[in-house]
Amino acid sequence: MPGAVNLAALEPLPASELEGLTEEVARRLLGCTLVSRLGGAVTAGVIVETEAYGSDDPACHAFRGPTARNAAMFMAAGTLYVYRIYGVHHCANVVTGPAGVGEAVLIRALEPVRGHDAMRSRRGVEEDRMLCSGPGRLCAAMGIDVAANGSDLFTGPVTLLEAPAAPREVRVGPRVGVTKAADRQWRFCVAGSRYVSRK
DNA sequence: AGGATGATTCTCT
DNA sequence: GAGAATCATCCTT
Repeated sequence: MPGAVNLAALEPLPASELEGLTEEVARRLLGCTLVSRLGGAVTAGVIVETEAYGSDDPACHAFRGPTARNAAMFMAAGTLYVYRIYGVHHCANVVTGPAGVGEAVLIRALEPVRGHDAMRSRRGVEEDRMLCSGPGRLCAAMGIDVAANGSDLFTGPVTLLEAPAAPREVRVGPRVGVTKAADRQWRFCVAGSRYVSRK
C-alpha cells in the first residue's frame, strides 16, 4: 500500500551506495527515502524521480570548474548540494563523486510519507500530489534552502534511508529543462508513480 | 559594471 | 500550452 512506510524500519543508506557512475547512483536512489529535520519538523518522502549530472557533462554546474556556488559538488560523496534557481526556488542534490570531482544527483520528486501537515503549510497547497513533485517544490516542502548547502547526508539535518526494494520498473529519458547535452538519457522515474514532476 | 541565463513554478488562456 | 515572475551567478565588456 503506497504511503504506508515505517521509517523506523529503514536503515541509513550505506555510503557505498553512492559509489560508481553518477547515472547509476541516480537510478539507485529511486525508492530511497529523503528525511529532513529542518525547521522544527520531520518531513520525509520516497524518491521517485532523479537526474544525473556528471563529469564531462556540459549541463553540470561543475563543468567549468569550482566556483563559490558549486563548491559543495566537489566535496565527498554524501554531501548535500543546494542552489538557488530563478531567484526564489531551491534545488537539492546528492553529491556522488569522490572529493575533488564535481558530480551529483538532482532529487526531482518525492512521494510524501511523513510530515504532511508541515509540507502543506510550507507549500500552501493541500493535495499530496502537489507537495513534492518538482525539485523546487520538494525543497520548499522540506524546508531545504542554501543554509543546508554543504551539509553531510549521514550526520546532518537531511539524511537518506535505504530503499526497502528496488522499484519494479524505471522510466528513463532526457533531463528536464536542460539545453546542453540534451540527448543524454539521465533522468530516472519510478514507472507509474503519481508523484513524478511530469510524464 | 553590465547583461544574459537559468537543473522552476504558477497563473492564465 | 504559453508567458511572467525574479535574482544570484557567471561571463563578457
